[in-house]
Amino acid sequence: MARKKEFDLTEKLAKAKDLFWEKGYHGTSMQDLVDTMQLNPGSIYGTFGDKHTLFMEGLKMYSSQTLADYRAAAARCQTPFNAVKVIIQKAISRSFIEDKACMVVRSTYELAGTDRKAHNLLKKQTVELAELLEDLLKLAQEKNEISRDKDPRMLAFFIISSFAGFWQMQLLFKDKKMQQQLASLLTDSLR
Amino acid sequence: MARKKEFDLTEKLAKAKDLFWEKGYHGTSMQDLVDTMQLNPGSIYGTFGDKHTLFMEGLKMYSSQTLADYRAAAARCQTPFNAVKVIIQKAISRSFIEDKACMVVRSTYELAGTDRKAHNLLKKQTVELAELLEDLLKLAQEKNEISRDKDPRMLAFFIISSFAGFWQMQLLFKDKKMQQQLASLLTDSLR
DNA sequence: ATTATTGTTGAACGATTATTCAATAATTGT
DNA sequence: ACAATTATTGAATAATCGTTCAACAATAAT
Repeated sequence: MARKKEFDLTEKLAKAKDLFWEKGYHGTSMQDLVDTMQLNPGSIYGTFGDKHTLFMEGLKMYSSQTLADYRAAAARCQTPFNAVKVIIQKAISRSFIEDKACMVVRSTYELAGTDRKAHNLLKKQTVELAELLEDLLKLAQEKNEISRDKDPRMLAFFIISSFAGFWQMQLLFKDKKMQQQLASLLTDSLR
Repeated sequence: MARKKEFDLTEKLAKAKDLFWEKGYHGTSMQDLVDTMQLNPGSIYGTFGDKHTLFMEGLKMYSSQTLADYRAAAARCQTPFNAVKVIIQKAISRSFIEDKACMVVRSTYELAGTDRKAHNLLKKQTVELAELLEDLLKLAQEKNEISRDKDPRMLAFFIISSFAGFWQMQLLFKDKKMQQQLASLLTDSLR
């Protein structure tokens, strides 16, 4: 016995996510959100809670979508090392398609030092991606695609930490050739 | 025929720089600056201009100090490749001493996409560090410390882009052992 | 049809934002 | 000593911040 919501909750959250992604947490105002979500303040607060809660939900949506994307790309590959290389390519191509750096890294640099809740979520998401890569690298070692004398867990973190640099270079130079050369330096270093 | 400034301009700018470094551009308010610089709004505007100008000056100070630091560390080294390794170590140790990620990368992620002036400065600073590393890597190749079949310019950018990842990991995990392992993966990949 | 419940609206809230400015103080050449 | 110039002070500005809320609208069980 109540009124129905007039909007698609997921669609509105996606809009908020994209805005936070583009402008950062401190860089987006409630008014910005009202404008781009096309929802009144009351509806936003009634549905998603305050700005910080909304941001966290947006970040969760981004993270799970991104991870699912990487997983899907990996699943289409013949060999585990190929899957790793495809994920690296995806990390680079994403930033050209969207013309934005990864929201997880962006938020880490903005909030990890001061926002405990954000810190925890960002850590969790980063570890999850690391585990995906670690599993693939382990398989690649078992199949002798890459050398066995490097710790796959550490290689996974090395790849992820390279991503942060690729996106930084993307923000500064937008140079496709450079990105490809950096990627090939990275993949070579995994062998 | 005029009144003297009652404060040390450089010292106050350093305080502003540290605050921006810690909280980011959007995360620090003019009131924050008034508090930590211990200067009235009028004095800040009269001396440094508006918030954005002050930020840019702070970023310049940070960049030149950092670069000078790297140069000095490199100068104390016996061989060019040793200098590269020392710079990598310095990049890591700095983040433990200061418990903050590099202000250049932080600002790149926060502002490079939206702030043209900041973008230009950040690009310039990044290129300057790349050139320092490139010179050292060229020398290292000439002295046969490292292989000659990799482009030293691209290796330089690969190192810098690795830094962004190291600092991201630092923000999330603060794990000295991990940082050392990542650093050794990086140095190995340069050979 | 009534009632209870929830959603929507948009104005209004107090707090904070970056910035300005009139009043006052200190300096230096004359 | 005086005049000219610049610095300091801190209150005041208008705009924007995140958030709340009272009025109204829609739904569904009774």
